[in-house]
Order: sequence, then C-alpha cells, then structure tokens
Amino acid sequence: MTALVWLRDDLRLDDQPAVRAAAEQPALFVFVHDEKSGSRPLGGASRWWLGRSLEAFGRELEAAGGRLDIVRGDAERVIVDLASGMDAVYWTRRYGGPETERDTRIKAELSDKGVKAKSFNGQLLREPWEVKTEGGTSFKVFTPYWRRSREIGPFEPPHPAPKRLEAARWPQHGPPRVKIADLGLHPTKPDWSGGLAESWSPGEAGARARLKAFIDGPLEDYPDARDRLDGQTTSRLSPHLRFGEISPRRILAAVEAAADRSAVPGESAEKYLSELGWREFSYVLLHEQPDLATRNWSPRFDAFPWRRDAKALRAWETGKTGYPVVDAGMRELWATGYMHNRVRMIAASFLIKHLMIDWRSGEAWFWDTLCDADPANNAASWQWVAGSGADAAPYFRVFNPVLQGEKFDPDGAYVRRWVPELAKLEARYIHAPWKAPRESLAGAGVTLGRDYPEPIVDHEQARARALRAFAELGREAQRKPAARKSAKNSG
DNA sequence: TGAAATGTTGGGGCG
DNA sequence: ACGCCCCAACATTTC
Repeated sequence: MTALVWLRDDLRLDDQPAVRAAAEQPALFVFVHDEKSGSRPLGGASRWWLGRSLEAFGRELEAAGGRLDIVRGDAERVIVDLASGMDAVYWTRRYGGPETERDTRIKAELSDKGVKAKSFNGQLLREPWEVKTEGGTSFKVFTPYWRRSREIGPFEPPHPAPKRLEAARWPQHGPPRVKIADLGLHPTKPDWSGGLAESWSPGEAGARARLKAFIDGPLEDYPDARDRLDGQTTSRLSPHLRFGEISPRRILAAVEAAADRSAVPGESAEKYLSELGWREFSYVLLHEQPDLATRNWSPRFDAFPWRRDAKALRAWETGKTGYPVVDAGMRELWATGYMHNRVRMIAASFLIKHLMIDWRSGEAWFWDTLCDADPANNAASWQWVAGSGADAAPYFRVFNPVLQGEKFDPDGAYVRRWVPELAKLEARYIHAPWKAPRESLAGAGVTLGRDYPEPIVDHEQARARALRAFAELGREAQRKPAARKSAKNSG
C-alpha cells in the first residue's frame, strides 16, 4: 500500500488532511514545480518565500520520517505518471480558475487508471460553496456571510500532525528529482532578499512561533492597536497562511482558546477572527469569479476612464509620490515583502483615486512584491478599494493620506523608519512636508524636489477629479440599466 | 475599514 | 444682568 501526497500551498504537517491520510503507510511527498501550468506565475517575493518554505518543510518531513521529493515539469503528467501502481493520491484543494480545472482533470485521469484520488479542505475554515443565503445563492456582502458561516455549526477542529510518517522508495519509472536550489527561486543579480530574510521565518515552525507571539502579545489590544502603523500590532501570519504553513483552523482554535481562558477579551478575538473571515469571503468571490484578479466584479467598471500614466505608476511603485505615508508603505513593501494592512488601503486608494490608475496595475505590483500575495485576497481587496468589487468601498471614500498618517502614525515613527530622508522633520509636518516652513525643512536637512519629491498630485484637485469620474460612472449605470443587467447575466 | 461641508449647540467673553 | 457674538465641539449630510 503506497500513497502519493501531492503538495502545493499546504507546506505543513499540522492539521494537514492530505498528509494525515497518508500516515502509517509508505508514501511519497511530492512537490511539482510547474511554471507552465496555466496558473498565474508566482511573483518575486512569493518565489523567495516558496524556496525557503520548501526547505523548512523538507526538514520537518524528514524529522517525521518522510521525505520531500521535488520534481520540475508539467504537474499533470508528473502526478499521473508517478501515481501508476500506487493506491491513492491525496492533495489539498485549491480554488483559482486554472487550478480547479486542472485538479478536476487529474482526478478523472487517475480514476481512469484505477488510482483513488482524494482531495481535502485544508486551506479554509469552510469550502466556498458551503455557505449560502436562504435563497441558495452565494453571499455578496461580508457581514451576513461571516455571520452565517459562524452560525451553521462549529468549525472543524484542527488535527495534530501525524506522529510517524514513512517515506516510500522513489519509483524506477519516476522522473528525475531536483534540489530546491536548482529551482531558481532565490533571486540573483541582484539578490534583493536580504530585507525579507530579516523580516521573516518561512515554514511551519516560524508560523507557530508567530501565532504564539501574537496571541501572547498584540491580540489583547488588537481592535485599537491594529491600525497603528509602527510596531508589531498585527499577526503577520498572512504569508504563512498563503503557503499553507499554518491552517486557519489552527489559528481559530488557538485564538478562541485564548479568549475562553480569558487571556484576551472576547471582542479582540472576534475582531481578529473576522479578518480570517475576510480571507474566507475572498475565496467565495474567487470561487464565484475565477478571473477575479483581471475582471471587474461590477461590469460597469469596464467603462471606467482609467488614466495611463507610466511615470506616476513608477513613482507609486518606488515610493516617490511625495506623500510620506504612501511612500513609506511602498518602501516597506519593497524592503520586506509586506505592508501594514491600513497602509495597503491608503496606498491602493491613492493609486486608484488620486492617480486614477487601473487597480489591476496595483494588483500586479502587489502580486510581484508581497510575500503573502494570495490569489483571492489580493484580487478581492483591490476590487474592494476600487469600488468594482462585491461589498466594495463606496466610490466617494477617498483616503486623505495626510489625515490617515496623522491619525495612525501620530509621531511619524513609521514614516521615519521607511522614508529616512524625512527622519529629522518635526512630527507636525512629517505627513505633509510641503506645508513645513522653510526653517523646519532646512533644520531637517530636506530640500523638497531634491531629497524628497514634491507631491505628484494635489490632494484637493485629485480628490475632486476622482469624485467626478466615479460619480459619472454611477450616472452612466443608471442611464443604461438594461445593458448592465444583460452583461451581468451573460458573464 | 472616510473626508469635507454644512448644521447645531452651548459656554464664555464682552458691551 | 442680559443679549449678542464667536467659535470650538459635536452631529448630520453630502460627496
């Protein structure tokens, strides 16, 4: 009896149903690096993380008696060929468009060959299709979705890692195996990963440590502290979740346990768990619309007059917009592969509303630079900010980067850290250096336009322009309701 | 998981 | 002592 565990975004042993199914029997644990599968190619930061995560997972597997085998090539062929003569293939489900189609196809091929193929939910608290409205449709609004998901019964509890695994011999007919280093996941010329390595410990052990540190520390004051831009007030579990190094069930169980023993207030636990809820909701949207990262959820946005402005896009990407809190966020992203959630909203709003650049440009940049770039979360969140999404932010919600900075980074610590050229500026001017008197700038050693950019757009004018354009979109939609409806139904 | 404009209220300075 | 005005603080509405 031999089993094949096909690993993808589930690089852990704890609460890992596919691994668990293969325990107590000889099994192969295989990761297939397939760059031509039709799936969206991983971004640079994600590739770095994946390499590190595979290394960590290989060690964990070996310590448990297993062995991680890595193959490069067409995953469909590799898995189907490898499965010949095996009893079963196990994997954790994925939810994107190409991913779902491929997994379905492979399952059919395997069953034609008489190999049992079984997939599991290891990535979500509930499958996207499990949570439905009274009318049997999927939820389009977060709050009722999350309420229902919690009401329909307790979530599946996490299962501990199997005590002992057994590595099967690599079959004679098997494809050649490669080393992780040969996958080319680590950046070279230049190697820009230093800041990422300083910030993160990819792998299951790192994820568990992060969870514990969060529950023992910031969780208690999470509802208030989570919006603070400086310091470690959020869980930072997102990249670990993205690569399946920890399961949402494990996180939920640990957070609820902390609340049950009164280590943290129930409100704090609820607030944090609702963030897991947003992740779940994003997967519902991805399930409803597999091309969520490229197509507007609301078709009326297809007519939106996005500006093409390569120079402005570049200024945004490189953190040179002249708005300190935006630039700090973009530089944090570049340096560490991460950005504080609130700054993501501010920076995304700035690209979409102030610069009026298509949200897809921003989504693509985040996809390339975020370690936690997630097919559901990233797309759904960008559409949320743009207003093109389900349960989206209203079009007139335009973040004022100065006010947001003053509110959530009152002493400017976050800006000082990531925009060091402004480090010496007094707190009262640090979020709007163009308003600082000449002497203050001179005292801080800053000449605007030389050491730090002038704002690339004027806030008042940009806001007014965005409101006009977005309001016009609403009027267009009212003028032609029939066209909108038919477009939706045919999509 | 806004911001800005507009409206309301109430305390205190002042004639 | 009274009424008037100013304006901060808060509330509402509008984008």
